[in-house]
Order: sequence, then C-alpha cells, then structure tokens
Amino acid sequence: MARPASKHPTDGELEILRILWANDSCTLSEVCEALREDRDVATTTVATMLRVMLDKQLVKRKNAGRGYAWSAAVTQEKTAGSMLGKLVDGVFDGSASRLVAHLVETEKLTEQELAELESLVDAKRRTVKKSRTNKGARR
Amino acid sequence: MARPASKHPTDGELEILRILWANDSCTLSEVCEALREDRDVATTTVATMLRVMLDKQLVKRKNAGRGYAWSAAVTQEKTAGSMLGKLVDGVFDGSASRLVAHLVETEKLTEQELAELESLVDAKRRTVKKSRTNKGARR
DNA sequence: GCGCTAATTCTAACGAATTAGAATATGGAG
DNA sequence: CTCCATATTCTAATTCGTTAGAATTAGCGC
Repeated sequence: MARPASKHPTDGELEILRILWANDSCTLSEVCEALREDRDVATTTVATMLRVMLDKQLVKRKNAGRGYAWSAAVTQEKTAGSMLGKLVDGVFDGSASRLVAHLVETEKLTEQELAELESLVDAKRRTVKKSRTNKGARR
Repeated sequence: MARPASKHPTDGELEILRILWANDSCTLSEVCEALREDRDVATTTVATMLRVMLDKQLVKRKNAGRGYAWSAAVTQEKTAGSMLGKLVDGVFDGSASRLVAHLVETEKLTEQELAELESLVDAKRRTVKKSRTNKGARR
C-alpha cells in the first residue's frame, strides 16, 4: 500500500555511482569532495546514502585505515543495460530501434558519431548474419 | 531538505500515459480497465493518480457527460526525449552514441532492425552533410 | 422525479528517498 | 598516551509516490 522500492538506482545514487565508477575506490571524504563540485552536501548525508546503498548492494566497502574504502558493487554496463531496458519498455513500446531512430531524428548525434555508428552497425550485421547461417541461431 | 519532486513521470504515471497515448481520450473506467490487464488496482487509486498528474500537467481533461474525458498533456516524443536525455547524461557520460553502441553490442536489435537503422543513419548523414556545406550550419 | 451506478473529491496511511544534527568511535600526530 | 580530526552510526524530520476507504456528486434509465 505504499511506494515500492525502485529496482534501479535513484538519481542521487547514480551520482555517487558515477564517482565510484570513475575512481574505483574512494574514502567518504573523497566522495564528498567530488559531489561538492556540483552541489552543497553534508558529510553525514553522503555517509547515510552510502549505508543505504550498501544495503541495496549497489556499493561495497572494505576496512582501510581510519574508515572504509568504498567502491561500486554494480558495473556501469549492467546498470546502463537495465535502465535502458526499462526506458525501452516504458516509452518506446519495447522497440530499441525506435529509441535509436528517435536519437537520430532529434540530431543528438554528431556527423562523426553517425559515421562510427554506421560502421559499428555494419560490423554487427555481418557477425549476426554469419552466426545465423551457422549453428549459432540464438534469439 | 527532503526529496525533490521528480522532473519526469514516475513508473506508475508512465503506465497511465501509455494508455492515454494509445487511446487519445479515455474515461476513468477505461483507464482502469486497461490497467487491470496487468495488475489489480482500485478505481479510487487511478482517480487519485489522474488528479496528481493533472497538477503536474501530465494529463488534461474536459467535461464529458457523467465525468471527464482524460487525455495526455505531454506527447510521447517529448517525454521520450527528456527521459532519454536524462539517461544519456546519467549513465552514458552524455554520449548518445555510447548508448547506441551499448544497444548494438548487447544484441537488443534484430537483423531487420539493424538494416533499417543503417539506412536511417545513412540518410541522416547525407542531409547533415548537405546542410553543412550550405549556409545552414545550425546545431 | 428518484434511485442506482459510476466518477470524483476528501482524507489518510505508509514506505521510500533525501537531508542532516548529535553522538560515538578510532587512527594518527605529537 | 592524549587529543584531534575524520568517519561512522543513530536518530529524526520532511516530502513524494502509491494505495485506497469514505463521502459526495451527478448522469441515466425507468
């Protein structure tokens, strides 16, 4: 009868994860320092967030001198994938290609990115085609 | 000093928006009926959600017989765009092409979609190039 | 016109998320 | 060894999102 715990990191949690992804291992004050480049935040606030994230197993920690060394417990790739999946299902009717089409149409990609993308897609098409004519199949 | 209202539709709100996007205009009971294909929900719950969404200007309504005719006040395209932007900034370091690369790598696209995508990208590259050699420039 | 049914509004409860002060613990400097 | 600064834990306030019962309103059928 109340709000369900979100299956994905919240915005605030994502902010911290980004810092940990970029740094591999941080002390509390290092996390605080990084966060304070964007906004004002109390040390205890960050400590509380880390503890909550520890419960959710979004971060992990190990003893290190006067406190803990904090690091991410989920990878950027996995997080990106699940959040992307949710967005695809939620607003693009489950169609990933529609999402990409949207990006292309709204010009969020530079000429250079479009070029890279084209060769990426081309390469992928060839490997997919090859694995299909073999035993591979899948999907 | 507490949680800020999210700038984007929540999961529950998105569920309702999807129904309204697909139907253009609904009565309360039509929304309920559509929701109940997925899960159990009380009529008053839906009514409350609609009222909250009205405050946020996610939906609008006009008088129609015994109640209101409800419809979306935001387009699917605009919503998709802002949520996509948030995801790009949040987990893909602002790089839309990295997001697409992720989709391609993790095989979320069928061979047919890859083909469509390739011609889409190709077409876009040509129009971008053309407008750049002319006065257009923009961005 | 009168009641039944559906829609709406009012009210409220409760968990999740965010924020941070107060209290406590502890490693390192001197 | 003692003190200090930092890190952590405890506690709590506040708001949002989600859920729905109770009460009220208002067409529509007869």
